[in-house]
Amino acid sequence: MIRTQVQAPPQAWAALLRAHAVTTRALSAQLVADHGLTINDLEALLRLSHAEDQRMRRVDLADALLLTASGVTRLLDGLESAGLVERATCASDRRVVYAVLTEAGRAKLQEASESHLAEVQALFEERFDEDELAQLGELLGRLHGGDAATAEECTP
Amino acid sequence: MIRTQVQAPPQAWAALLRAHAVTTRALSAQLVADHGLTINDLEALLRLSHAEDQRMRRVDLADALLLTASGVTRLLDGLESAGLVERATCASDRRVVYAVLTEAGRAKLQEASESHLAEVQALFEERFDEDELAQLGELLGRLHGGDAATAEECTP
DNA sequence: CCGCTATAGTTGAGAGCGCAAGCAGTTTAC
DNA sequence: GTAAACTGCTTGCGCTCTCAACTATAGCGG
Repeated sequence: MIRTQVQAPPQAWAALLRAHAVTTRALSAQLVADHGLTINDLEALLRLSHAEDQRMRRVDLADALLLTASGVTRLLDGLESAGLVERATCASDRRVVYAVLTEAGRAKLQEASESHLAEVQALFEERFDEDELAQLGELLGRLHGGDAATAEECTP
Repeated sequence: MIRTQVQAPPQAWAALLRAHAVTTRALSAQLVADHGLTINDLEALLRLSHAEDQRMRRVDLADALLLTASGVTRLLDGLESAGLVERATCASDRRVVYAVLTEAGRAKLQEASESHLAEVQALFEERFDEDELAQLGELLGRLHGGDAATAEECTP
């Protein structure tokens, strides 16, 4: 019998997969249970809150969240029906639909962020010191080519 | 109006999410297109190939792949109907069902590993030198508590 | 002005996976 | 020896997300 020996892929790749699975599972479950938001929901609210006028085009949001256009549509469907986000059209380009953070959305974000941030920090700062944290961020950051996403503005 | 300022979560966490999304997307799509296997399919075959007698209990496989029991059931459903894996029962404990790598499974693994490994390596070794790679692996490895999964044996 | 191509967004089908519930079979406690 | 608790596995349902197909603008070259 031929012993076909196949090596394991680089340890870093396996570690990345595992790290993502483990941390996401832990953090996401908590977030859903406590506030009824997924990680991406929260990320979306967060992005919107930082955006000018608290609104973004759906395409830009998709870019930011690493989702496809359809993914964003569905995600916003949820946030919209929960009243956390509203749609707004753009006068100068009738194709675009903005997602706008509502007052309720801001409140929800505020509330959910607190506990979520605490958990994220617990998870990370318990295991890494400041230098390591920075280094980890830097290394992981290299994995996607230097794509600087500049959000488009719809000048009215 | 109250400007509710919410900080972004630690950069490392965001970077981890993005890194996973980006790399997985790239590698997985290729893998599916070329060989009809998902990352987890491949990982499962790989684990089995390294296991004693090329077989594992489903529970242990779930553990190794960071899936739930039901996830493994479905995953193996696929591999089974593709003929890459077979089931075998355990004489001493009739609850357990083994997943056994078939000859076809070994061949498939061999074939798929080659291109997949090449891609993984391209992705990583293009961006990191050896030290960084090791460090990345070490850091990410810390994210799941020291759970040493020892695969159970079913002594016949 | 009329196609042509590119872009923003939506929708239907389907994959992958977790959760909760359920069923065998095994172990423990009395 | 039997009831209670536990374990391995499967199944129904729901969620998120992608892909492919489609609509509606926008902007260009002739």
